[in-house]
Amino acid sequence: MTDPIFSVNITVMRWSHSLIPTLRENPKEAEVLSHRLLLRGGYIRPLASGIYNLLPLGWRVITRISRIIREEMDRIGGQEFYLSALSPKEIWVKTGRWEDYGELMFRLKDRKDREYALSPTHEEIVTQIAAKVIRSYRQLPQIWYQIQRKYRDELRPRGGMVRIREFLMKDSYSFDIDEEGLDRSFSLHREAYQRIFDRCKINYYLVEASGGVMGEGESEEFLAPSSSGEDFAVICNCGYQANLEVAQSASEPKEYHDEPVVKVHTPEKRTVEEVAGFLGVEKTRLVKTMIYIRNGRTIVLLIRGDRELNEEKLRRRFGLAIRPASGDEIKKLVGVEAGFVGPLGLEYEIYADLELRGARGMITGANERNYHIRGLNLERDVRVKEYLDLRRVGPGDHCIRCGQLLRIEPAMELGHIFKLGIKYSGPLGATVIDSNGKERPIVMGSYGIGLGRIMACLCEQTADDDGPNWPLQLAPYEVSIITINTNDRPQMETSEDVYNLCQKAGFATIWDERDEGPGVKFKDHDLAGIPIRIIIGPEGMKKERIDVKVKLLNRRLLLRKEDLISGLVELKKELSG
RNA sequence: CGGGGCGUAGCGCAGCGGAUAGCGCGCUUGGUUCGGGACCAAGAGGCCGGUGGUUCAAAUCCACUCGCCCCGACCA
Repeated sequence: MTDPIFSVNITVMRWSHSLIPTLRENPKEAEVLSHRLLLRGGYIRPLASGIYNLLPLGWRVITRISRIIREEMDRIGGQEFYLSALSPKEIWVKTGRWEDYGELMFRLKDRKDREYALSPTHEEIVTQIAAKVIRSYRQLPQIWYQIQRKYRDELRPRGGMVRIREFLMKDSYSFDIDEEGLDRSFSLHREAYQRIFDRCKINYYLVEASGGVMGEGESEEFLAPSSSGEDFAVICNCGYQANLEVAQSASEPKEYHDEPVVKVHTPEKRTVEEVAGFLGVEKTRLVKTMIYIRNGRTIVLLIRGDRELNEEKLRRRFGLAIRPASGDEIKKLVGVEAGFVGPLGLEYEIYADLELRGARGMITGANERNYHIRGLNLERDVRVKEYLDLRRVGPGDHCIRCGQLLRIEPAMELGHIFKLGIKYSGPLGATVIDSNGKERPIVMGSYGIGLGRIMACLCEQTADDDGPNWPLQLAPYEVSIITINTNDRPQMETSEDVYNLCQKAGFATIWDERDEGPGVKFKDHDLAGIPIRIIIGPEGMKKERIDVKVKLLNRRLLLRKEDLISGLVELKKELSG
């Protein structure tokens, strides 16, 4: 490095030659905070709906997240794979997911008209590998992982990086000989994930969850509190934490006087709201009757008027195939339009929500147009096959364990760990010979983390008015140097000195030597969220000190040049703690 | 898929009772500045998303279409 002003030394990370296309104004398509900030800071750029390119700054953040994930996966014995994204139809047909995934799956054909999927996940693929290469229980357990792109043709991509169609995911798969082994692999992953999210300095809840299309086994989710998330975490002080999809709350039964059944005229009153209003009773006095169909069988569900049905719970109990009956089907099955349906006299299987056990003096549809009935006594009048937990937890509900008031918080799903059992190994023939010489299917688990969501979530959780404040471990650069006046030779020389010092000491450093006003540079550095900022300007020059600012610690240091590195090392320690 | 909104310069927007397309920021050049999005001067930059129609004349009116964003998508 000769002339500090005119030298072009490519080993110096200069802002002027970095691609950090910041935006002064908010792009109008971005409403969600993280979306706005990531766009404005030059981390990401959209290519199509739900498809983003990661620019250098974004990729650097993702790289740092991956590094942590790799370290923690390796620590529990994980082995990293690189798997193909394109996969043939056949393996998906074998597990039934060619159907189950439906429109969510990207499909394509090759020139010979053979069908393929752009893999939305990789259970089938790793299981197929396991089927071919694993023979004996002696080779188990195994933990395989990958950090790669997954493809899902989402109903509606939204919120910037929140729900996208091509996304980066760390997925791992465990293979064990039995359930105990799976339990072990599962808790290893739980611990690894806790370490990962802790190291990312992200706030999260570990909650009970539902497997959805992945499988019906036990599963837990890592939800980060976030206003732009699509989930809700149900939280109790006692430690009960669950995704709203599966959360339960204490029943709060209402007692009404038992009375004989009488028909009442309720002209054009269909909804709970209307009926309760018309009859001048609380909504809790009504019983909603819902007709569902599962593989051609009719199922009747009863739930109290003020409650809502939780369909996720239905699917868990009755399988993915259950669906609500259409308006026409209801008319055909019950003989009356929805709105006047009631359980009385229905010859179908009837299930009722737990809260309705023993309910008396209730009001429900009369199965006759414009009529409801009063005085319904569930035990006396209806043959309920089983009382089940069917309702969705709502505001004001109390903990099923301890009775305290539950909190319901919007949250974003960052990670999900599942026990799959033999759902995939069975159909794909992934078996091993056990110690008794018997062939048995491998017991599997699967564990995902969305890297883009970690970035988005962290961006939101740490952001102030000016931009994100990445934790040191994940920031695109650890140190940035701003030269206030680039036409001032001493400032430039000092800056270059300082840059070299930082670089030699191993700090990921970027030097902003653009001939711009100071405000522009400060704003851009705010958007880049670099934790340690060194400012070389007239103030510091006069005092012969290096000005170091750390927003995260709310601290400003004025260091002698010879003390700079030890000072930075100190800060780094503090920021990493 | 239903509903709503939006496509005009790189970004944010105006123009939409038809005629020559405009503003701010950014960009280029020169100069002055330099501790929180500076100032002066001179410039460059547009198939007004696409197609078709109405008209002497269309960014503007009509039809279709494509793209993007938001809300919803069974809760009786």
